[in-house]
Amino acid sequence: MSTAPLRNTRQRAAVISALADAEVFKSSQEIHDDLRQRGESVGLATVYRTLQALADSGDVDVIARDGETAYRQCSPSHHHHLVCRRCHSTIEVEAPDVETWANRVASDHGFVDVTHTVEVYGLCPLCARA
Amino acid sequence: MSTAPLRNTRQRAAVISALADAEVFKSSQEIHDDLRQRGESVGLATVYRTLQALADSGDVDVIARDGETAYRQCSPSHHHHLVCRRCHSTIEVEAPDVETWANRVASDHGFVDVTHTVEVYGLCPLCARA
DNA sequence: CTGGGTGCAAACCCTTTGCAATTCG
DNA sequence: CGAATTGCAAAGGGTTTGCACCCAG
Repeated sequence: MSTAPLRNTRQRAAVISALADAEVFKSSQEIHDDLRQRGESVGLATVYRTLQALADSGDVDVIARDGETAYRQCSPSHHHHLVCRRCHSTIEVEAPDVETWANRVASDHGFVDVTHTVEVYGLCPLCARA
Repeated sequence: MSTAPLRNTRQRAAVISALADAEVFKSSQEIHDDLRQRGESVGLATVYRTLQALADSGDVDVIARDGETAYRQCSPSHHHHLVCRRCHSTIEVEAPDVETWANRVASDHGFVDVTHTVEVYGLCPLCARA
């Protein structure tokens, strides 16, 4: 369990930068496209590998969107998301009660090593008008 | 928006039956395997199509498990799941507080047409001992 | 009869992986 | 220099689809 050795490559920096600019969750392929459009082209496989690594180290948030995995740079504290199902705009929300509820429910049934996923979907004010 | 016309075929009945017997969430492929083992073989594509249809009509619960979609016949009322991440055993749980929280959070931000997903994962008592 | 359902295989999509060439440190 | 990283293209896993055949209504 040694600290993973990570190199500073142009590609890694590019992916992190693209992620920093993104306001919404983006899939590996979307990041790949974004990079290509700004001329900072990076191999698709590398984008996948980099985003996975970032997610593993907990530096970015992950969300399962239909059949694909999307990533986003978020605040470091534990939180959940309110996502517009149309434009994908995202708002971070906290849910202290939900945390306690999840833990209680789990321990009530003898479950250990508990995690949970909570996502709220809806139409944001802008999209709701359309 | 007319009621979808559904025929009663051997295959459809077989899938529904397999699902009824399942105690845990099962993927299309798992259902397909189950059916083959009991001699009630059904084409894989048909299993996919049938499960999708059942999910669309709200007759079964859906869960996203890593890269695949799993289905389960559940109680008709709204509820969430406590799932063992090892053996996939599942317990239905209610979360009235979570429902209200989700709705409040959403309306606070002007979101409408709100839905939410809540899943709690952990190791069940049996798997925790291993 | 006749249109929806089925089965097979090919097609798809997202993701992972093998491996040689490249580059950070 | 040596090991980690990259890129490409091929492979993989899950799911969808085209299309000819079949069967419930």
